[in-house]
Amino acid sequence: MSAVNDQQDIKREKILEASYQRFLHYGYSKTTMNEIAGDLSMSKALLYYYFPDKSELYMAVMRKLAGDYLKQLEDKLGHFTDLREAFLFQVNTHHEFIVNNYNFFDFFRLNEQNLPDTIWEIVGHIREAEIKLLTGAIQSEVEKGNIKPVANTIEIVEVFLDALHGIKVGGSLPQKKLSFPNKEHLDEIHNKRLLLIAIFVKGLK
Amino acid sequence: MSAVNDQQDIKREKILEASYQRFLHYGYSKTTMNEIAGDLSMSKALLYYYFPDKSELYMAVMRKLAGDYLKQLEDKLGHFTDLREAFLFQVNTHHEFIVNNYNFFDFFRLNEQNLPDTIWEIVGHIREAEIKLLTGAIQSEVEKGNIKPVANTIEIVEVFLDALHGIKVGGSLPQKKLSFPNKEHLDEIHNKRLLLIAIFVKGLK
DNA sequence: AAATTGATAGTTTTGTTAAAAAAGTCAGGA
DNA sequence: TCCTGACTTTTTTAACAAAACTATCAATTT
Repeated sequence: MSAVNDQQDIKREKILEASYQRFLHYGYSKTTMNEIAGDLSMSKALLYYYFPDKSELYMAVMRKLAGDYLKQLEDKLGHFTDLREAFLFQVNTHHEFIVNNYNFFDFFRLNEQNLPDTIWEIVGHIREAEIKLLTGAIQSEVEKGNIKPVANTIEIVEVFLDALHGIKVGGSLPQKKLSFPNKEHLDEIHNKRLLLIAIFVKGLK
Repeated sequence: MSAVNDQQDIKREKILEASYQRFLHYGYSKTTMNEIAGDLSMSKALLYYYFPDKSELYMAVMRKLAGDYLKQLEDKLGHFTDLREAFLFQVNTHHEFIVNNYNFFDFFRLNEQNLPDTIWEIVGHIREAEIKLLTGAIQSEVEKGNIKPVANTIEIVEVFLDALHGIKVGGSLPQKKLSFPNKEHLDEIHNKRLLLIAIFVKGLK
């Protein structure tokens, strides 16, 4: 019985992997069930044997991706020597996650306004983990006596996360929405984030 | 000659006012030149006598709005007693500006990715004025010996403004990164910005 | 000449509908 | 239980006509 389920799980994984490649390369709407089935040399009907429909398949892939990301965060949880280190880790890991899977998220851009609840659920988990990581780091500093205790740690972390993500390139000229930052911009952003961290952490003490 | 131009200017103003009301109430795309002309009891063709086309008309209104906003900032320039006051004034004025003209900016939401250069030009002016106001406030505090400069003042202000713009809605649940904030969320965002100010200003001292 | 308009040309948006493509189902076979 | 080909239903696409809107201009008034 468990051998059977193992086989099923293996095939499920194969399907998830093939789907991920398609979604990543072509996006949700430009990927057909026939194509995924073709990549795996199986019939389309078999896909529907393993997954109820296309969007459920997509969300299963999404869940897997989110799981990997969460694992990265949780492995590091509580292993920081100071606040700056924690914040930098969070920002870099998040950025990497977004950039590496950029095309995968076209589903988000497409449905923009009303995404399925399952998506929000996953996003909620991610956000929770991020907040947990950073509040943990702050609390740790509080216990060490490096900063004074604050009441609304979560709110502070949320503001901090938002602020970090708001940092963009290009001094007085407004931000270009969809263009990826190139190397010189990455350094500029990095330096500005360091400055924000310095000021913000000082403001917490 | 100047009497003639006065008359023209008055009529231009009338057109700008009527256009502003339409744009504010219905947005750019749901406003027609016929409707504006109708409000003013003039022919549509006359609008084209005063303004080259619809988008130029819109941008003329925009320029006027930006001018009012800039004037508010400049009137207060150098009249602050402390840093927090200056930052609060900036954020509150900006918030009021956005809230009061929220529907007017649907043009931005519509064209999101590629806006005309003229728009960027106006936004650039606003950004410049904001930076001028806040750098002035910081310099003033530095001269009074109330704070010690941690870095280039302009850089600090840019980071602050970026951080402000990064503030988004959505506690632990939805994180609509890609969509424009909608009206109900503006107050929540405003509150989070106030928190950011509190911490940021403290971090500068 | 400057200001104004009705008529009209040119362009974009909005249905409408038929064909194509894709999602999703099912009876039945290994 | 796993799998498929054939089938049905839903969604997307394409083509095109009608409507709405922008923009122009010769003609008229002030």
